[in-house]
Amino acid sequence: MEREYDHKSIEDRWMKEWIGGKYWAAPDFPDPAKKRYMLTMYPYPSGDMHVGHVEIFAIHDSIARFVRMQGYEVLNPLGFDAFGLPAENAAIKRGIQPREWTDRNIAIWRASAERFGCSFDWDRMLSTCEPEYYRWNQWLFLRFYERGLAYRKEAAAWWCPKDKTVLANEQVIAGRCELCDTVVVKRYLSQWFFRITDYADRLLDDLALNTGWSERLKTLQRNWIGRSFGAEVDFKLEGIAEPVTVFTTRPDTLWGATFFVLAPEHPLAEELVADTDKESELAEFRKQVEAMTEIDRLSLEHPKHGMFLGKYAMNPVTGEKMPIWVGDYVLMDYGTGAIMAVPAHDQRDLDFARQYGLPVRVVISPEDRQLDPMTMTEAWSHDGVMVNSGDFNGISASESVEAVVAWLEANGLGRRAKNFRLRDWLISRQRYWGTPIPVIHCERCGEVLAPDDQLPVVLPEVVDFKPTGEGSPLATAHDWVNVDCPQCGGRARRDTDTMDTFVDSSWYFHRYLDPHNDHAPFDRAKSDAWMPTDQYTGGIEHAVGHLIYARFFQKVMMDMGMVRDPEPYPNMLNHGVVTMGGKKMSKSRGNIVEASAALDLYGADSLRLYLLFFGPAEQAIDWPEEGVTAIGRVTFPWLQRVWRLCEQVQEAAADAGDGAAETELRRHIHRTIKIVTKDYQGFSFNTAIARLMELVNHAYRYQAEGGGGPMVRELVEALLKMLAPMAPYITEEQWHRLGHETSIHKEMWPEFDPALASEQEVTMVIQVNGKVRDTLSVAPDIAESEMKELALSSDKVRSYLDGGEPSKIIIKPPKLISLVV
RNA sequence: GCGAGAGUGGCGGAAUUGGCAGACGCGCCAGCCUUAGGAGCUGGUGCCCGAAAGGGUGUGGGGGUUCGAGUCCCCCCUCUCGCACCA
Repeated sequence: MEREYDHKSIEDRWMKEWIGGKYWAAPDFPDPAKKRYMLTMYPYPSGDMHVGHVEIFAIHDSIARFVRMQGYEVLNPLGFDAFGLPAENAAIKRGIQPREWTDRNIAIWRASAERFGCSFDWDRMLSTCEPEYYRWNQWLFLRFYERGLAYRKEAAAWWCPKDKTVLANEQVIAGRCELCDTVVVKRYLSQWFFRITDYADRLLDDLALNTGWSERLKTLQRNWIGRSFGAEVDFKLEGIAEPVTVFTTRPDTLWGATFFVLAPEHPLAEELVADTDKESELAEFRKQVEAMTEIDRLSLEHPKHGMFLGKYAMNPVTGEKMPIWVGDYVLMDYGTGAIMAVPAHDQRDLDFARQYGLPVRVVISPEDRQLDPMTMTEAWSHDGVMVNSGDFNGISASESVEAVVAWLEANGLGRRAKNFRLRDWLISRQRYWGTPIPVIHCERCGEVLAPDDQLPVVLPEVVDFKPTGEGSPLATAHDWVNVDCPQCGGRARRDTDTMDTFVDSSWYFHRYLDPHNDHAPFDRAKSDAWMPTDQYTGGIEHAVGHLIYARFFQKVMMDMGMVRDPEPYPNMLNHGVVTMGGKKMSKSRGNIVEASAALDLYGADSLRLYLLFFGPAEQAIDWPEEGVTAIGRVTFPWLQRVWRLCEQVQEAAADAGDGAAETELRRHIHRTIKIVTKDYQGFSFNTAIARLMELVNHAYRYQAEGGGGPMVRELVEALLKMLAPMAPYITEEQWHRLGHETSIHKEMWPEFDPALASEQEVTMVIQVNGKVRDTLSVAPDIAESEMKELALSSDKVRSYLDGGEPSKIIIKPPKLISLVV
């Protein structure tokens, strides 16, 4: 019975069959040789799911289904990143509790993901706002604390005035809050940190283990970690007992250091001017610097400001006096907050020196000219010959770096050193909707850890959970805050900050492997059975946040013996974002296409194919601005063509015969299997679809030329299998309509016969002087001599030879022969 | 400034890695068909000259290597992303 393709009449039925039948359930202990852990970044269940959100599902699920059909045991879980500011802000706006908002959205998201045809194993679903999950955030925090990796310190931290909380470095983008785009300010607060800098070297060096990462992603992480090698040099400061250390990447320029600069907020600055007439001047200077926003300070045109402190340091190699300044171009939180200034060889130092009339001394001379320290305006930061540098004169600067460091070490003036841009991870937030930090502050004992057997420290219900800007909303839950000290039994208070939600996402991929464990975060054997992930898909925007944090957690857990592998995600696919009008889809901007509307109109298969056919998975998609109605035809038109082709062959017998036309079509099927398999392996869905379109075009042409049903049926069965990962519903429906009793998604991926897939005829191109002059159809195994004969006997070719003989003949069998005259 | 990536028809994008540039699709043009639909089918469609056959030209610009360059090398331009007063 023929009928028209209508997604509405088929999708719901198959969705229920797959989910009810637990088609995608994975075992705890797969065959190690056959396991494939396909992970996608778990979503943040904000209110609206738009086509940008489902694009990742289209890509990820197509990969997972393809791998499953290849006979692997696939684990494909999904959970929800449920804690965090956006949910809390949305709840405040609506006057409801964050939990209510979050639970509702999780239900909506799960339903949409199911409708979209995602093959997730829902038995492993997790939600990070459940005590059974965040309990283990707390447990891990305690273990980190015991290892010295969690600590509290008073420090300048980024503060978002709108969200009223501190943020990690990674959440500040160009001086603005990542979430609400408000300009952030610095605040001095006592905050919890994870000592990720202890792992900086391993995080950098182990990037080499992530062989399935793009160069782009690795570069982002390398830049963020920002390791530089150099030396620490000790300077004696007037009136300061201890030597002050600076970090430099250019110890070879030490002889040219003519002044010394401290960051404005450096404590030593205060000490140096204490009881002098500079004291109030420094206070005024600091006020001015603080008044500048971070945006002003980052601006390229920003002129340097400084102030002489009236004291001197001594250059340890020349013995000369160096005036000590504070300068706003020196950062407190990089290196030691103090620098030796070498104006002749560092542009920033030179700018500062020219502005304030400080001495310039050339110690590296370029090969081809003489630098004039009195007039130069461009610092010479390249290699050259050392001059004015005592025993090192005449040596190439780049070659002497090692020798200088050795000399400093031998004389007790300094040592080899390296420095990182990466800062420790600030994890405390002054907000409600997060994991409570399991620490108790006792008047007598100080910081006391919540005992393991008291976990989870359950997030209390707080009616008024709005952030105040003065500490955390949890402080208002008096019954919860006031506790007895676990150590001395005396009066104590719970820590009222909550954890950054990136703590939750740093280990969730292990929890999927043992989601209901109530005596540990997860069982080691279960983790070892599936880890490391075989494929991780997600956006590149997590390059320097989540993807560094999770690697850090993995390494700490490895050091604790909890996991086996040094890296959790050796293979990473960063899909492109979906934009509209060139801008990222967002509700506030009003440029979204809602997933539910698109699913209603197009159906899941069409939406999946539209998204996959747009272009390469890694590339951004710019959805047409007309929105959900942008695409003139609702159904992906080619799916109608596929449907009709299938309908025509339902009754056909399997015996296709082997006439010339049949053999030709069969060859095409096998060539297509070969290419499409490769396309899937390279996540090149757009070209895979193109190849399948060609196959369908061939089938129609074959029919138009009088070809019969049996051969088309053979083609259709292969076509449906190859299309099944990308368009699961229509292929399942037609598979059954062809008379099969079992699911197409449990079929094996089609194999190609190499003999059939190989070309029977190839086009031989004949070039004369590099230009194509004739083409001939020849056998793939044609001999060179025959190619030459054919080429020279071609009329077209001869007309270009002008009766002469080619002076040179290049033959690349079987495709090309090039004649030169 | 440092680092990474990209530049191909009106549009999205292909090109077994040095071998017929523009696959596949959108759009557009012409025709067919009809239970006039958000249809379907057939053909055409880089640009220039030509009625056509055919010829020329063509992958941001300029040079180079090569029988042959979208692909490799050098210089330049433009764009995107990341880091950025990081010592």
